[in-house]
Amino acid sequence: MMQSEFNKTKVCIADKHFIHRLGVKTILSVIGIEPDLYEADSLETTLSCLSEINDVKYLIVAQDVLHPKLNKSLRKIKNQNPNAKLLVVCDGPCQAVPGAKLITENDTRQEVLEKFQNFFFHSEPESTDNDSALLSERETEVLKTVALGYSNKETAEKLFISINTVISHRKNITEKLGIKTIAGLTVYAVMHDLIKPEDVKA
Amino acid sequence: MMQSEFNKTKVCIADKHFIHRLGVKTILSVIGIEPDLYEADSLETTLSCLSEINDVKYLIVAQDVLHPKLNKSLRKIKNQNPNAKLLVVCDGPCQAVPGAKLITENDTRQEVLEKFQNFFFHSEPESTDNDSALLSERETEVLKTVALGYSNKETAEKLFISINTVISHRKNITEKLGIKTIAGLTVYAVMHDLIKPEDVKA
DNA sequence: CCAAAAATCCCCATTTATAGGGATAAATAC
DNA sequence: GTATTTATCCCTATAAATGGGGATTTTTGG
Repeated sequence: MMQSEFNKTKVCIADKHFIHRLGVKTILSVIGIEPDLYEADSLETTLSCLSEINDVKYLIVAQDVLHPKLNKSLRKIKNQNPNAKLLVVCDGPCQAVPGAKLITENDTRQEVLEKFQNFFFHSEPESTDNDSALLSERETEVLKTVALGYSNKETAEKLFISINTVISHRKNITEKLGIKTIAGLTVYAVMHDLIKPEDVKA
Repeated sequence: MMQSEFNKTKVCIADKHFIHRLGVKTILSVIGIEPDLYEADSLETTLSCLSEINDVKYLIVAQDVLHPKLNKSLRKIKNQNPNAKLLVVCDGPCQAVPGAKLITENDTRQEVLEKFQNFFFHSEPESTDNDSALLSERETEVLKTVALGYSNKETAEKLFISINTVISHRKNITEKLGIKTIAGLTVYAVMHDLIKPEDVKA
């Protein structure tokens, strides 16, 4: 059968949850693919899997394996395996991932199967996006501190500058990023791996 | 075989994600159970499933289907089906659920299979544990709106209440959660799947 | 039915944040 | 070597958040 080409192909499934990996594996057998299968249950095992095993062509990864270092991790993975195809299975809050196909929790059985088939049997090049680091070093420091939940005053004390300076930096940050809410800055900082969510002040 | 007793038993799988339901179904067949199977992909369909179909004995539910009304929903389910057994499959940050077995993303294949077997073949009463100070429905709404980057005033307008009420709710939220910064509330809301990070106001 | 919890609203005072408008010294870029 | 960005600081005024004290009505549980 046509799918036999996949019988030597290396596929890695990265999901912390055994049940979820099992679901993916079942789908693979449903659409008639029996590849060399590798499983990873963390970002670390995923990366070591990719580095130890050559030519992993298909990577099916749960977003929570990547989160919160999503973008950085994807860059790593893309660097290590430039020709790997990426399928991201989102659970709950998800964001589009450059150069990857997305399956969300809202996809029906039909949609999921179609996306899996497309993933394996079609190969359109994905778009690469613009990753801009437009903040200055000091602005980044201020952003980080504010996103961690510190007030302007506290940020000033932490960075040994006047509160006026903090406010100035924040004006620039707001203008450059187009983000004016603290909630938005926090999400931005977490998503860009500037802060760890568990470090955010209560 | 011994499992044949389950061939008439009614089991409901509630998970938004088709892949996850598929994983659960595969496990059932692995441990040799072929029950009357019902699937639900939301809290609503779960509840209607339970009310329309009598004697659903086993309910396997993803935590995200319940959240954020977790405890309330569980109470509802327990009320409607007092003798139903509950297996909660957590994904990501999870909290203990009174009267239910828990499967977490850290469980290995072995542990998952054992827990499923225990779930179906043994019936110890579950321990009820400390009900961590959870937020009321309205408080959750306020938390979500604030975490999305809306000011108290905007939140009041969105929820059709006075700003004083918003402030009152926020006081309760701060007290219950021990989180006083907007950054912290945002992280909490994202981590508990109350909001999607991409929805946070810039 | 009664007690507790939840949801709604109000006042006051203080602290922070935001939105304008600026300025100056030092480093970077072209 | 001049132009630009960066980092620092200041002022004013308004808007918003916080912390403290309340109150009332409705819902919910036992």
